[in-house]
Amino acid sequence: MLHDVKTTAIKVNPPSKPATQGDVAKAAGVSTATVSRVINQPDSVRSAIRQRVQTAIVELQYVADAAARALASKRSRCIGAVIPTLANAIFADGIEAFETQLNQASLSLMLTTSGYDSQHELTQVRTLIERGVDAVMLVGLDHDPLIYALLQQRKIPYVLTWAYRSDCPHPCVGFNNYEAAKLIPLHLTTLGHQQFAIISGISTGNDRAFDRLKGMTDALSSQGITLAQSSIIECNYSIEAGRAACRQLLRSNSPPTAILCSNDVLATGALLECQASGIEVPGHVSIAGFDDLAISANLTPSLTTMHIPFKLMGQRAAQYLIDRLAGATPQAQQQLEVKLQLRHSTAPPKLALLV
Amino acid sequence: MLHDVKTTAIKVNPPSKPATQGDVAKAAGVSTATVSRVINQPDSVRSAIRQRVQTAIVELQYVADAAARALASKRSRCIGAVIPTLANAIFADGIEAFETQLNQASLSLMLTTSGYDSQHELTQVRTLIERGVDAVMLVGLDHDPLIYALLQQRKIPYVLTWAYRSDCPHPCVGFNNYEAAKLIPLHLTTLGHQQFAIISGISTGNDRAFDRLKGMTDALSSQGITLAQSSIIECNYSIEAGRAACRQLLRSNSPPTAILCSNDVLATGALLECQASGIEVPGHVSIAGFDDLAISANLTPSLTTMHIPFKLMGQRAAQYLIDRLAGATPQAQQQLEVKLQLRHSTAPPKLALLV
DNA sequence: GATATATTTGTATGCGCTTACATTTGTATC
DNA sequence: GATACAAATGTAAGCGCATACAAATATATC
Repeated sequence: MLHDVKTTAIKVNPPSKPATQGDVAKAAGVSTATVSRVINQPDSVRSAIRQRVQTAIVELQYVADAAARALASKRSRCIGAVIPTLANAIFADGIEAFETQLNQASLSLMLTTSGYDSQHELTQVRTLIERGVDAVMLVGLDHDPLIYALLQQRKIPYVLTWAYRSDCPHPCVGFNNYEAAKLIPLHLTTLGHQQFAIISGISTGNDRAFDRLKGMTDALSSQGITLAQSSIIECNYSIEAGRAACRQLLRSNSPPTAILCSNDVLATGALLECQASGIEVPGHVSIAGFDDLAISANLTPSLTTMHIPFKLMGQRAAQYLIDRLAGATPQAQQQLEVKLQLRHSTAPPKLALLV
Repeated sequence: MLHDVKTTAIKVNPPSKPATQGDVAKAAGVSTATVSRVINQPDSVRSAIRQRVQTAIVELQYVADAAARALASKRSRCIGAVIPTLANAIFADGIEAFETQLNQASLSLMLTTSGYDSQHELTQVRTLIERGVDAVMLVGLDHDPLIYALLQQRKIPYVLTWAYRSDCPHPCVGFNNYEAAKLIPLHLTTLGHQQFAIISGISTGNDRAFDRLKGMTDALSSQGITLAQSSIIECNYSIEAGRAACRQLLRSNSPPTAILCSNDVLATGALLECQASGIEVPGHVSIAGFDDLAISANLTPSLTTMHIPFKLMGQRAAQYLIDRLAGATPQAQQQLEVKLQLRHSTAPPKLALLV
């Protein structure tokens, strides 16, 4: 029996209300349950009927109502993410890969920023939970305990990124900022440097910045090098701040022969400051960065820095959540490999200068 | 009458099911309608009862279910955005401002990327519509007609950004890429340049890139300058591509004295290429960019470029949608002011070279 | 203080979908 | 071609909330 043409014709073409599952069911001569199955578990419907339903879907331009789906199925198919800022390219790149990966699993990304403020981060997580996200991605290891409480209480899978510690009690995909940071001073002491300075991000409330800074100072300590308070500058992540910090360091009584930057934005700033003021790099001072941004290899001199696989990190983090939502139990702590990129901004110190 | 302690106590503290509106209603001794009002129109509830309900909400840690809200109210409180990529800082900055503005109106951002692919963009818009977003933000003026059809058919407000034309039939917040681009050649011809080259983004399917390129060539034409095919290079937006293009241009038989880049990423690449190969800027060749990225002012020489107020653009675009959703009819076409930033990468050509 | 009116609150329906369960239909076996 | 069983389909009950409408209560007017 064909469906009643008269009644359906009324609501088909005109831009009236969007078609519902019921409309499709009627048009295809089946029940709404079958329409639902065609959409969610097509294999469970015989192909003859499936075809019929699919035709009706196309003809009626049926689009499932996400809210109703979410309400009935308890799954929103949305993943929330809170990152500090999009202004830093490392987050932009990672989050783009994250989103792309989610897309392939038919999940959407709900993105928010915290501005490096842990209380604002808490607010954002609350918002995401209210929005009903199925899972959450956070940046870094340290978060307000309330965040973990909320997430666990509601059984919302989550993953931490941009950092990794083997003893991390939470799922995390990243690398060990502390260990990675230790490699950089090592490289420079090997080159013969003794006079160091560090330009770091604000370490308070930022475990990545903190770990990188500590890694650097610890590695120097192990070489018997202790930095004066004035040789460590913490500033926000901007080229201008990096420039200003570099300027200040080079003006000191005992200027460093090597400046370690905890981030390539700062390192770029430092390098550009040297360029602008005619200070040779690495002749006069060596500069090292961290992150390996797109620009780093293209500066003159090219920047020695720590390469981090941000895209891979985004992908892996997404995949972790996808697997969790699929009921699997993927590895909770995933460490990614980093690699020190030796380029031309670091070289042995000019001995002449030390005389 | 107090609520029945026995029955409610069971479901309060233990991490059982999250509390529903009904639980709150019971705990506060009111109906669910009143609870709903306390949340959505608090002023319509007398303060005594409102207090009681609010207390219950806190005690039960009640969080409204977004799906149910959306289903019942026909509003998801989510705004969708499709941008080409986050890899380009101009989008990252703009979208961050967009998100921040949405936040202030209790709206969330659902972010997707198109990779400069108009068909993928269509797919993403479809996805956003399926997700039930209340409004959509797109980048640029040219889109698959189907996108507009879908949006209009479902009466979903939308706004185009990063571009503006007075005769644009769609709501847009941006600037006139064509007119802005014309100003740059003008600046350089005024300086005395005659030999030009252009490094452009891929103009096919990208109205911003197209308009900028056309603006530049038209402005040159009006000065009686026509560029050879080989003096216009289209490439993707990366520093490497900018470098490669610059290298190619400078190797030609009649190298340009001025290179116009339709984007600061390309200009940065061009500038870095010159630095790397010892070509003086602006002594040997002038370079101009477009966008005024954070790095542009910090390069040596600092980059002459077109400043675009991306954050303002993101804010305005968000506000437009917020107003639309509030039932207002904000100005549909909003033009933002751009400003040519004269810096040190452009200067009169060395006459010696022309002899 | 009675009446008319404005304001607050409750009742009850349905938003559009998924899914447990009941029913029907198809397939295999003898 | 019965019978037993598996697979496909239908039935119907919510999911948790917002809201039209009805009912109750407060406020104003005289």
